[in-house]
Amino acid sequence: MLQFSRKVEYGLIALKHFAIGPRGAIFTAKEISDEYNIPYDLLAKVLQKLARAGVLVSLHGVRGGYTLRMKPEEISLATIIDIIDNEKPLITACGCEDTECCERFDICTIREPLGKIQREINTFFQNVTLQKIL
Amino acid sequence: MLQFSRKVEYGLIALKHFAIGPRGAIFTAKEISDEYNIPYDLLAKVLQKLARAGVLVSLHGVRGGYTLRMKPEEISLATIIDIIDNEKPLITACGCEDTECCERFDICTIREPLGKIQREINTFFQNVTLQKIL
DNA sequence: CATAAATACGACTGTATAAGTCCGATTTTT
DNA sequence: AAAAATCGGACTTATACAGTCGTATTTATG
Ligand code: SF4
Ligand code: SF4
Repeated sequence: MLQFSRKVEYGLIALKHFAIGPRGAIFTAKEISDEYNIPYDLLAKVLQKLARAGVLVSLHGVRGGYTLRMKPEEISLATIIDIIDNEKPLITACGCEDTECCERFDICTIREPLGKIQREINTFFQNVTLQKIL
Repeated sequence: MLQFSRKVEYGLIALKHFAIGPRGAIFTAKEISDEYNIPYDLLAKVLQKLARAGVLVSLHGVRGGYTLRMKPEEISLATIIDIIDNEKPLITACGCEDTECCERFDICTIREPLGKIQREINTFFQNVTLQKIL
């Protein structure tokens, strides 16, 4: 169905929670997982990735949690997908560079045209910011 | 990675083969599977679906095969995905209609905004015709 | 300084879906 | 009659995703 992974959805829900909350507010993974009925362990990992990538700030220890580092209008959907799923939001063509990845590589007639579509979608996702999802 | 299924890729490769070949030319599933190194059984099913949906014409028996029924400029990527994967090319939001499908349905804060994105992508795919992939 | 509350992170398991295979039936030309 | 093709259901396998678990680390607070 060409849909986002749950991790990305969880990340978006969390990021939106930060974005619509008081500026600079701190929320823990548990609070968010409770509020939105998201598996705690899974959400925790997602938030960790976002923190490592600099989208969130993580605060260790008691009364710790996460808070938004980047501004909602600076965070693109493309970036979020890249961080959480470790990959560019390719919609179409393969990321193949050689016949190692796909035995059809040499004779494939759709790689180039799909690549063009891919770039267009990519641009689209880069222009969809968290701000626009609020 | 939000990529197309292999079936869709196979379908596209085959459709492009018809589109760039002589007008009205007949090709068998075997010919195409050989030429592009695609598993025969799998490709056969894809072509069958495209035939059932009216994109191709199927000709039974000896010297049979498939030929293009619709014009390349009339076949959209959205249609192809719909036919082959039995679903709309949703890129984003859930197809959920109720809490049956997702326990977060009531409290989900991203369903609406993602739905908007979904419609934009859908429109985009509707405007990408086979003609544009040649 | 002990405890509790939180993040951090790797390893593991389970599950759903996609990919691929196989078998037999039907159609049609020669 | 035989061969070449589509048709279609059932089946198996492979892979990626979702989710779980255990343990270590950090830090505020009484
Ligand atoms: S078939 Fe073409 S587009 Fe698909 S993975 Fe292979 S080379 Fe890439
Ligand atoms: S979390 Fe929201 S968008 Fe995702 S499946 Fe559930 S209701 Fe749909």
